Amino acid sequence: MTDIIEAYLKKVLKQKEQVEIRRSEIAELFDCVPSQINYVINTRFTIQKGYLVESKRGGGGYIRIIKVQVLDELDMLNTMVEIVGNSITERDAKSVVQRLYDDKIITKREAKLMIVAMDKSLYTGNRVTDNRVRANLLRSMLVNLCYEEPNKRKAD
Amino acid sequence: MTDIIEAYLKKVLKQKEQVEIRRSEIAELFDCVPSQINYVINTRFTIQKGYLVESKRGGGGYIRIIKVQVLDELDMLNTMVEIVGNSITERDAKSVVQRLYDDKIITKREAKLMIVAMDKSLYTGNRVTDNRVRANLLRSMLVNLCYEEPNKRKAD
DNA sequence: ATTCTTGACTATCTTTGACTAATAGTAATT
DNA sequence: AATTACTATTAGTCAAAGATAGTCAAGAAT
Repeated sequence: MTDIIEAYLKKVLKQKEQVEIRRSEIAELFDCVPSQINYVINTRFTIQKGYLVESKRGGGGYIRIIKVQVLDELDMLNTMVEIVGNSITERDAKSVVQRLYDDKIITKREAKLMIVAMDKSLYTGNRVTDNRVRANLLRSMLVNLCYEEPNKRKAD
Repeated sequence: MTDIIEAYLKKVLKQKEQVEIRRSEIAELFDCVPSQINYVINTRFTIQKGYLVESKRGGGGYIRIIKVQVLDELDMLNTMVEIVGNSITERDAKSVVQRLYDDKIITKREAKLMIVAMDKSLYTGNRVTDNRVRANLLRSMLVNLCYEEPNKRKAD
């Protein structure tokens, strides 16, 4: 169900760069409880994945999902560094890398190298420590990409 | 039983590049406990044998087995994985990466990504812990370089 | 000795619904 | 006209229950 709603919203977002819904309408359309919509938004339309969400309650309330626009490669990388901050979960870190790949800032091989490095099982086992170390790693790699020549490889 | 399940999955993989199952369904189909499926996967569909496994838990969960192409550099990379072992210093780690680059197994960008990730300053500050985490990271990255996924043909 | 089978326990993701919070509309009061 | 109080209409939060898959170690089979 989550996947279906996600796909629906993404489909709309492919054509318009933002989508505005009424929570109860979408819930009815897919025959689920309204809070399911919040779940989809909280797990699939995060800032790490490049989305902003605004909403208003009460009469005429709405939920608006906006696809974040970035200027260029450098802007994207800087934005990502901010999002990473000094602590990040495995899931969010992987979302960030995936987004770089989707936007063709890194190659598939680079993305895979970075993604495996985000895996929880590689670290100390202390959640707080691990999230900090992961953020350090990811930030360093992102900053490093800022100084590199862009890829001039064939598309993959 | 293990052999039967292995044969079943391989038969499917002969026609498709990947197979996606629901663990409980297959367990029921062959009348075994669900964890048997994990055993089959862990012993028969390893990365060394050319298979990549992805999974998701919870509602709508799945296990996906993907056939991958093992690259020529496999031996070289396996040797390096052994050299890394379960603990490695920053200096030795960087040498390993440098060697990969000299041997043209990785690009310059990839090398730099890996090198920055080996830096002592990113870790916990505890030498023993750091060397272990660094080894974990480097090993995972090396293993990751051993194979290549087939081109996906999936509309999204 | 090694490989396989089993199941108890754990981890993660999704679904649901009761309760809470915010906003707009409306009617009564000043 | 402005304010207040109440009601209706949304959306948000959170925790429990449900649905999967993963791990691990003991025991069985080879």
